[in-house]
Amino acid sequence: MSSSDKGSRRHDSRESRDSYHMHNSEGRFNKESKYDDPPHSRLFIVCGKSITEEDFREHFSKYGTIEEIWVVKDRVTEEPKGVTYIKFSKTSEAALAMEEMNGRCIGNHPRPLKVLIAHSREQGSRREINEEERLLRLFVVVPKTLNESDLREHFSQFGDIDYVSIVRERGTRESKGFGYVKYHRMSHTAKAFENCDRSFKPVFADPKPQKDSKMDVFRGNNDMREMRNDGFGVDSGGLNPDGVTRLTVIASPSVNQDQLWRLFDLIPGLDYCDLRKDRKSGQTRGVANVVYNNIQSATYARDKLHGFEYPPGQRLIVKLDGHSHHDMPQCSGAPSLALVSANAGGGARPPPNNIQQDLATQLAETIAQATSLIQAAGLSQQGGSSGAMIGSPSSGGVGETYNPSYCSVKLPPPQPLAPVDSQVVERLFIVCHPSPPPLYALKDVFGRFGNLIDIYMLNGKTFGYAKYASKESADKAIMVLHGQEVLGARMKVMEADPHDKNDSGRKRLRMDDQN
DNA sequence: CGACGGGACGC
DNA sequence: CGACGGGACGC
Repeated sequence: MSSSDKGSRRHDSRESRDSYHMHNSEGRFNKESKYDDPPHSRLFIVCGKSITEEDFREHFSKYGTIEEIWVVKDRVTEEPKGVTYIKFSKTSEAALAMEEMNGRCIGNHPRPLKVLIAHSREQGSRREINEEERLLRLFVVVPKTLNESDLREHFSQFGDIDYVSIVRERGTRESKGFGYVKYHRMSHTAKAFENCDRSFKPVFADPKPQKDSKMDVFRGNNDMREMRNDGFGVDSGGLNPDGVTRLTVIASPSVNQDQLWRLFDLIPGLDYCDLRKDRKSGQTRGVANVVYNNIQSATYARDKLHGFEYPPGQRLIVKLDGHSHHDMPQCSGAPSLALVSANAGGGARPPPNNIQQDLATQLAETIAQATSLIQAAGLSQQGGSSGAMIGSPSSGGVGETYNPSYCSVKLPPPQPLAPVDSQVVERLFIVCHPSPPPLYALKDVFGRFGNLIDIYMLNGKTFGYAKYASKESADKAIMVLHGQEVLGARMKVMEADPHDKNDSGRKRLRMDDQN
């Protein structure tokens, strides 16, 4: 019975995985979690080849509930490879077993065991920087009123703390509402992970140095869809033949020039972005020429944006001009692109690293905003009688078209959002009846007065807040939008009362310890 | 009528 | 050094 009760280990997932944030496209992760649920509960053991499953069971079952022991054997010869996986039901059990058994010998087998927490199947044997710290440190959400001593006080019951930290605003030292707790031993971290007050929402912290923020924007943000590379050509791994700075982009016709310009302008060095509608084989689509003033930016744009769904379901095709064809305005085969080999000169200036985080943030915002426009256009046309599909040529000027089924009042064209770290000059209180429209629509509508920093609705409530970096923009939004409708929801829009930052939002901790 | 989210690290 | 199989819901 090497694989005991698999069925029962599908225990219920953590309490606060809010389904709100987890609709579709999680398929890939389920596969992994099947082997690593709860996280880091599987051991990877390097050992003498003669050790049997029963040897392992005898020496490891004292640390907890073993769900499976798998002694890896060669597929053809069936000879043991000296590697075993042991799946525990809890992270802390695996951690304790590792701490106790690593380096020990069992039975009369001479070779000491090497006992590690297994990597994900995806990661395999790849080395990871900061490996130890990853399993010793928790990321926790904390009430803003909580200080480091409070945090330490709660978490010290689970073991010896290396440090606790709360991340604070640089200037004001105000808590940002999250922090880290680090222990010296993984079993302590795991105990805290399992037993701390659930309002901390603990997770094992990511290692701090992120090698590449590249795709971060596409993960964890629900407005995004995952960027894939299948379908169109091969991933050329960042190569850029002949110093090409010009790209050809094929986009859904629902994307307009302004949206496309904003998207590609997030990468520094954009010289030119020209979109035209193109009819090929009965289909309309947008074809754009995009030129950067340096090779690195062009390559970077191709790597980032090729295959990206913008809007969701509409994949961009981004090619470096001249990559596969040269100087041919038309090519045989389907996508006959304007492939004008060009080199707009310019210095070899790579996108600086420090902009990458901003890039990620802005990219997410810009895409969300553009997506809202496109989806709104789509919804409005569904509502109408024309039967036209999203992206019919008539929707080219989405920005300025008065569209009563989207919003009951004529709106200014879309504006970029203000930087996330802008100073909040005015906050609006928004109430929607009977229920709030999708956030992307609100974001678009309230964004059109410029200088919108952020807008959110409270979960399950009919009200929310919009933060502006400019009083003029905020006041205009009130004047134009109060009493109007967005996608059938009537809105009240008024200045928000100042947020009382004191105890009102304080969360209670149940300081009960459960082991 | 209605009133306050999520969260990823400054040295 | 040392990284991934076999079997397969349960009404």
